[in-house]
Amino acid sequence: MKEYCKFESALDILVGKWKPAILLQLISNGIMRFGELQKAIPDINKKMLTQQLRELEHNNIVHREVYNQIPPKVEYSISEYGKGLSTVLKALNDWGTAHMKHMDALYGVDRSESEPKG
Amino acid sequence: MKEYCKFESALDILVGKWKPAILLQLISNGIMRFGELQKAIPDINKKMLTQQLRELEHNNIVHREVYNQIPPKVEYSISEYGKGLSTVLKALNDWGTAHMKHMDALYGVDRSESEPKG
DNA sequence: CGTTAAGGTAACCTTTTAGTGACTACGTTA
DNA sequence: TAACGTAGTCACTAAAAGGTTACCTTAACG
Repeated sequence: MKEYCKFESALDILVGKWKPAILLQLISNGIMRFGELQKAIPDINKKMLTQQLRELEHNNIVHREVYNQIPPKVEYSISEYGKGLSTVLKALNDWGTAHMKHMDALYGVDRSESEPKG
Repeated sequence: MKEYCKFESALDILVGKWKPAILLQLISNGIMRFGELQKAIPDINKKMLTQQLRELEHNNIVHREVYNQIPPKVEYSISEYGKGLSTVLKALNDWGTAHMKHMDALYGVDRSESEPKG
């Protein structure tokens, strides 16, 4: 039963308020510029976008391509290595979809209001 | 490519500093009392243990069985529904294990020191 | 000479999470 | 009568995560 002992390290690279949104954008759209990501994720600000992208880059999930020109141009995309996440994301997504239904059945449609936090 | 859009909701129920540890204990050991969990996870405190267990219970992942006796006895276990998480946890674990090796290869063994955060 | 463009960074502030220590209930044992 | 044991809660503090605003760079455009 000790076969799950490393799942925390996978979780680590996925947590962060905006990482799911960023990954979704890059998976859906392929190569995107900084500004495009910013427009696609309306409530994010530059600092957070930069920060989350840097973390994903550090984990080798996204690739950052800098064009040395003025004004600057920087492109982001899912790296080859990062594409290996798709299995995990799929598993999470499938379970998550089912779980939302399960929660609806238990508590009714308004899930977010009934969660105990803090 | 929109097949990943719900993975965030799965992530939500897994995040929390102590949830991986708690799930691991309950998966490995089956039924456990509050005090046993506390001993098994040395650095957790009662408040956090209670809180994280309550969240897992709310999401129907763990079952809480109260015995009406003095001193109190409360047992926790993974619910039948919660066992459905195993596929996800396995996927996360497998990827996480590989990712740790990948990071070692990129940055050397001392991963934790080289992560950019904040 | 002033403005715009893109992709940031630095200093600072707010909100959310996590952690601490004291306290409670109540039947049993010493 | 006092202390023990279990499973908590409460009020409070500390730390981490997230957010805001101002500012930087440098070429080109008017």
